[in-house]
Amino acid sequence: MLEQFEQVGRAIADPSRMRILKLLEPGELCVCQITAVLALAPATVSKHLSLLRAAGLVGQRKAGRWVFYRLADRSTNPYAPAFRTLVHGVLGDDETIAADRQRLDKIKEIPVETLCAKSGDQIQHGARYATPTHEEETRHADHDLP
Amino acid sequence: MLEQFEQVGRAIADPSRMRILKLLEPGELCVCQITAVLALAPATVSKHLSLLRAAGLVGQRKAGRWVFYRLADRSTNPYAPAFRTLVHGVLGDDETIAADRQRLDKIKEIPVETLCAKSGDQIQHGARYATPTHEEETRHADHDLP
DNA sequence: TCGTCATTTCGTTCTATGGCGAAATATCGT
DNA sequence: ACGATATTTCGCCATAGAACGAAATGACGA
Repeated sequence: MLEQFEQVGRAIADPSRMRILKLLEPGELCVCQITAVLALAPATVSKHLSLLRAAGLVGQRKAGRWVFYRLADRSTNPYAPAFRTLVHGVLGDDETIAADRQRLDKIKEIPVETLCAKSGDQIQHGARYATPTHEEETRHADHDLP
Repeated sequence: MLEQFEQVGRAIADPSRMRILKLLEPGELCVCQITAVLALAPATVSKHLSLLRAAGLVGQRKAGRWVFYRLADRSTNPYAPAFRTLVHGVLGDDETIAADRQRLDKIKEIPVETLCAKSGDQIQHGARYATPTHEEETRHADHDLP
């Protein structure tokens, strides 16, 4: 149990991961969108996301080529809910978080297909990203690493 | 602000420090008592304690040769209270924590003067540790490292 | 004043972690 | 089937952190 607590604790004790969690509050995001906001390498973001997922803080939905992450509703880790509540109630007025949100608003105007390859230079208006074709909840039963 | 949050987050994201925090719930403890329960080197425990103090999670009271630590009531770090609440509500039934508490009960029977040098071999009964002579709240104004 | 002893600080070692680029994986469009 | 592309995995580097022993600090008692 201490280990599980520690796992969630370490998950939130990193600025990049906190930025991701706060970024996801309004709703799910594609990996490339998160990558664009944080301005980190895709590999780095992916690693953070899988860590957050292992800690039970976020969930995953695969839609074709893209993977959407969202704040977890339920999780295997018994301590995740308490941390999610704590995180939700905090840092609403942090400047980094605020700046991320503004950048996200800009990025949401770009359709997902356009976003990734161009690494977020251009901004188009009024566009909506495509509704994914086959939604499927990605389960991943237990996963404390070997 | 994100940094302050991270500071408290990292502080609790370590098993030794969580054990210390849970150990302090019934009341203040001398460093040597904590050391005896955790079975770690004094230097290690001291470092953990100063980290917890810097994060605003515990407070200090010097009584002669000894230093007593307790859960902080107020703190400079705005995120400490939320984390304290979270920590308090959790791990009450963890086996490590429970074992620590049992060991603590044994150790509390040893007067503080007897405890440290003997590294906790012997157990005496009915003893209370001495009431410290001059109580003084140890302030330590600001302390994000230089 | 001097030794003793609790605590802290310093320096070192080892492991864990964040970051990246490159290669692997999976999926879509043609 | 093939190429393009989003994501993940792998291998690597640099830094942070947990642990210890030894030395420094501070306080008590003789």
